[in-house]
Amino acid sequence: MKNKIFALIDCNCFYASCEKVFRPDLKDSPVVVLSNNDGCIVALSKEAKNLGIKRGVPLFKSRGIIEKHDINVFSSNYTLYGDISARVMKTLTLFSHDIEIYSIDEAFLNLTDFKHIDLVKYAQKIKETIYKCVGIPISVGIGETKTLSKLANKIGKKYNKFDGVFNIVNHPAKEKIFSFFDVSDVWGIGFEYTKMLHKNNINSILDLVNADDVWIKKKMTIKGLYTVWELRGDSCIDLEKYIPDKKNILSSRSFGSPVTSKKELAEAIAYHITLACESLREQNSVCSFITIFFSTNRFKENEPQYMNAKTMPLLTPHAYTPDLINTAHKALDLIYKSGYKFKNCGVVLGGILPLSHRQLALFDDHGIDYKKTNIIKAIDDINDSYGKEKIITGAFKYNKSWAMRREYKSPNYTTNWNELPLVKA
DNA sequence: TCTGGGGTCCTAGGACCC
DNA sequence: TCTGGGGTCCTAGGACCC
Repeated sequence: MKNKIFALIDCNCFYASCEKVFRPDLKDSPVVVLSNNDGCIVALSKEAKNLGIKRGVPLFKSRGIIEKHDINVFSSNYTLYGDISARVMKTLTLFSHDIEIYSIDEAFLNLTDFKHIDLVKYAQKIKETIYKCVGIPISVGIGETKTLSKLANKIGKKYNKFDGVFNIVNHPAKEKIFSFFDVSDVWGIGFEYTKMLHKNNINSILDLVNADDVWIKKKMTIKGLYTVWELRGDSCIDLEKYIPDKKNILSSRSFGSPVTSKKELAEAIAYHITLACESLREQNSVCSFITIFFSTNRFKENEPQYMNAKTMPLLTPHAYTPDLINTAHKALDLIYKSGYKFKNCGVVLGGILPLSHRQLALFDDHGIDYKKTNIIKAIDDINDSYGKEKIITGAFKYNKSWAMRREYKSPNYTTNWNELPLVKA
């Protein structure tokens, strides 16, 4: 399809920007945000980037530079980021109802209907509005396809003179731009494909655009071919306007400190089942099998290593937390070995289908167990209204010995009455 | 001492069926 | 005992994304 226009809106350094919204004192200060368990640096403000800090590096390796420059460190606060993200997305719908929320900090807008107005001005208006209403800086890239809008966004962000907005639609210097950027800058070309393309002397985006279709399909599957077509201006990847149901739901986490007993591991697994089940019921689905897994710390080469996983089928697909915990604990009995220091564990709910589609087992005379359905619905309602984990199963405790570290967490400014920001006038 | 978590899609190959 | 083609379903592995 030709003649479409897409915009990709991307929140700049999203997590770090969220931490700054209610901390005006940090406006021009370096900020970094850590992964779960305060492990790695996953987001940095531009001031932190300028100091040479890198994304993905473990916190302990950056300690020196953090202390030297007095950098502000935050544990990740997904409650806050999720709420601010929702505000950004809602504000974006003022500018086009044709929107795909692509991730927590990105959205595609279909701007085809706006092709006769000054798109750069329109994008600047979007940017100003989001900053004014939500306090988050964004960049906007505009292109004939989603892939091109991603590239345009990267360009707008990279060069200060564009002020975060770049339009590549019918750009007179498109070929020059393509020859300037590397294939790795393209959405959909990751580390492995970059290596492969470079080896075959395809280095710039221009080389890729001029590559042979049959060869691309053979080497990079149909998806790679779509990427190339999109770079040529032919839109193959459409907006996904509704959020599809998840096909797998995973909950896993590293432990705050090593776990050495089966009891603790069983508690942690019960906790993950609880989380995963909540999100399963949220989409009105049931699962047909569950997988549990755990492992020791692979970075500790001198300690004994053991990792294992076990999948258990369910006779009748369901989403009832206590029964799933029982099944998970049976799986644990089958593969647990003592004498190890475990570092993480998790569960996957698979074979997910809508509640309405579930097949009952041949001899399952109850079909739907209304008592269980009502109990779990009541628990969900209470937890929704009064806050997470107000009612939990006895299979894990409130004071989780294995819980993750979050030493530097900011308040939930926007979602908890007790943590509202204070303004002194 | 300290190294994230949560997803999707595509393809090849094997098992099985008619 | 050996032979053929066509199809589906499932799974593992590999790639990608944020």
